[in-house]
Amino acid sequence: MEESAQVKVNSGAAEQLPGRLLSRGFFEVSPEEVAPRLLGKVLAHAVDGEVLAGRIVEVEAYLGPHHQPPDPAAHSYRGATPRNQVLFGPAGHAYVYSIYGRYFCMNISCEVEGRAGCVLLRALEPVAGVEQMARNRGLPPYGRRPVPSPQRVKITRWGPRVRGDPGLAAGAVARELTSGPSRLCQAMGLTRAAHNGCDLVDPASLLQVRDDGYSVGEVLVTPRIGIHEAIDWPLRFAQRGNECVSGARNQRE
DNA sequence: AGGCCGATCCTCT
DNA sequence: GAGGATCGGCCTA
Repeated sequence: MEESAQVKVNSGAAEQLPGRLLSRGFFEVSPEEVAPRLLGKVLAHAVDGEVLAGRIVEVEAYLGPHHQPPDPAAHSYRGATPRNQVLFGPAGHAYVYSIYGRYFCMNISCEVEGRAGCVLLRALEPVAGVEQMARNRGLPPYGRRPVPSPQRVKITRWGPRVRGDPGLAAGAVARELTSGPSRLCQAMGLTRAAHNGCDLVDPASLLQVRDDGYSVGEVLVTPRIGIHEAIDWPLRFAQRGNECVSGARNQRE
């Protein structure tokens, strides 16, 4: 076992989290099944006495090497390595890896222990801790970046807020906070060092996936983004029409 | 020991 | 729409 971040709740932070924790069994099946069911669930991170949370609106499934045919785009394709070993462990754990030297992406492990497979989180709709997310992303009014203005759509529709959450920071836009696999990690404050291996269905965990009863409407199914193998497999799932889904061009069927 | 490259993001044209 | 940043991990020799 290499590093396995087990950050535990030491305050009453977990009690503030919306909804209920998912069960391990939810994740102990094929990523193809888990991915669409994950839409609408809430990723919640208790950090520095505050809760950052976002509703999952876009995901991709990556299949384990036991699958026929095997998925050449998956990190688990060539078997377990120090980097990807979380994928071969028990379901419901965070697999956080670094990419391009500067970013992180977060997946959730699926299948029973011994079998790999995961769901990549590609976009969230901010639900709580939005001002801190803006700071984490270096966006106005906290950052210095001048505000250019490609199509900025203010989010007007919010999910349940955590008590005391001030809402979206003026100048920042929900899309820019969590619309993209690395953007959402940055906004949520997720890193490989701190969160790889974190158990997302442990009530004592600082990082959890929860169900607050929200149900997504129509689900958009498309090929996965940014890969070079198995480019036409329909394993990307998104909430149709949600402004926080990444890339306007990616909204097509 | 060295080379290659990525499940990305941002900026500029 | 294209290219650069930037580095850990994995593969080959």
